[in-house]
Amino acid sequence: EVRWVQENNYFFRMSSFQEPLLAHIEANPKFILPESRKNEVTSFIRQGLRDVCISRQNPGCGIPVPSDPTQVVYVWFDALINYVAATGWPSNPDWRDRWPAEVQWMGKDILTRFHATLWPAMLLGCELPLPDTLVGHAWLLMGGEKISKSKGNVVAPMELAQDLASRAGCAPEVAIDAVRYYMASVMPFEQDAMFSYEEFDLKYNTHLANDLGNALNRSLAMTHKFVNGQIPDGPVEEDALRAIAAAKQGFESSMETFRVDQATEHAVNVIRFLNKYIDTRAPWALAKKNDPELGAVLRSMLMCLRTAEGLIRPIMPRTADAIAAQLGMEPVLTWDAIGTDASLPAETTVQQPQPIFPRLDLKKVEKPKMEAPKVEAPVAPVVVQEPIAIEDFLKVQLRVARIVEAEPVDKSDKLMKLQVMIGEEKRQIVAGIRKDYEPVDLIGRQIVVVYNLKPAMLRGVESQGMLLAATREDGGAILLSPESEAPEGARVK
RNA sequence: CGCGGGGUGGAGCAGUCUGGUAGCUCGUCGGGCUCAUAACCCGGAGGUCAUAGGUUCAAAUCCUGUCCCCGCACCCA
Repeated sequence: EVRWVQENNYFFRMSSFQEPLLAHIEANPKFILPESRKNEVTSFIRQGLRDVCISRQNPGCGIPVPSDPTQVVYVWFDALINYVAATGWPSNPDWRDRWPAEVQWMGKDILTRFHATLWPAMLLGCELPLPDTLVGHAWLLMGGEKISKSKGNVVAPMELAQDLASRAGCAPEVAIDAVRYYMASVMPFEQDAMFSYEEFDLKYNTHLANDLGNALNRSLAMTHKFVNGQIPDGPVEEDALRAIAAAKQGFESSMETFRVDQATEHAVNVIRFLNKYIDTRAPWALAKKNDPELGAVLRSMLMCLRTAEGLIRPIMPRTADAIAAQLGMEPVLTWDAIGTDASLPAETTVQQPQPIFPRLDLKKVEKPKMEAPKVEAPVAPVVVQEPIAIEDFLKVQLRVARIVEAEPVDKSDKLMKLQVMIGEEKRQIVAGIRKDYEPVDLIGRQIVVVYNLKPAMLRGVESQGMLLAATREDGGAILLSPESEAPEGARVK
């Protein structure tokens, strides 16, 4: 039910910040990233910023406006203030140590209207400094669709991790790292990216088990086999030093431009290099002929692992710890120490290798995955409610109706407006079946509708009931119809 | 003309701003190695870069037209 209401509210004079905002964006190329988002924000502001209503008549919840308890603060206005209020501003002088933020990181959907316009305008209004950078990253889609709680196509990270832990047999905290690794490696920046269970498993197996885990394993095994588990002294080979420097440098510059995905790639590149290097230098062959280069090769290998440990730490902290532990040393915790000779003390005895990431047997799990079982998990508790009594069911009046008219609803790609006859009575029903049915498929057809449903406005069109349809796997609709022609308006039970 | 994003080997993507050998991960085929988690390394096959035209010595990249796909209720932040 839609009612027109009128109330007096407080407004924020956003219009007066239009030019200052544009000037700031112009003068600070890194203020809004990525580039495409910046363009979007700029054109949004150029269309003209309207003053924003920042309070509501007190509905009994919300934060009261300090000078006027009959009003509460508009939720977004309130939320944005938290960014700076959390620093202690304005009463605690320490706030200056914590503000402005170097970067504020959010999804692209809340950048334009809020973080890149209202928020900086509020700060300007208070004469507070603006954050250096606002990043509006792209989305991680699920099967090509935006992930949303209402659609239920949500992937719960902890469940994903627990599931992985049980299937792969890795430690729970390592499985959490695997989820973090996946997220970091696909972190969508400019373009939306897609999540899939297949890709998740694949990345786990190839990047983590085959590349990283196995590289650690074989390196430690060789150290034990050929030099009694003691890290050799001496220089790291030129190739390895180059690869290490390149990874470190690439990681750093990617992070500075907020490309977490690329930074992750650079971190993993040390391991890719390591696997090639091992193959090229063939330490087992050097060992066989007592080649004096063996020590340098092994040391180079271990240095690559030590470097990887340092680089992946922000992404996979527990895995980094596990690598350090197997190397028999304390974690590398500073950026400058990564890749240095000092970080890899010679004669340290490395541990016996223990697989961190046991391989998944992908063939076994292929089948259930195709059905995307986890999509339904979060939905299930909602659907499977307590059994209801027959009286409850009888409250719902289902009746047979005949569609007499059908037309798409303007400006909606999902909704179809139907005129139906329920016995003698004509009703209008709006249904989300436009993707699955054409008007010609519908007219004349008998369907089942909920007769006593409260009317609702959908896209500005009144719907006086609801039709019944089965839901396909892809979310599409399959209409329910009487198996044979039923009397007009017949009750359904 | 509502706004925005996209169409690159079988899959998913990078490259497009700053024209000049079309790159990566996976799959596939063949080979290598034996230190390792049936893993690792090398090589091959496979691409009209949606499409039509234009600019240019040169276009995936710049310009114009066309076709196709996706997102834009609420909740949450």
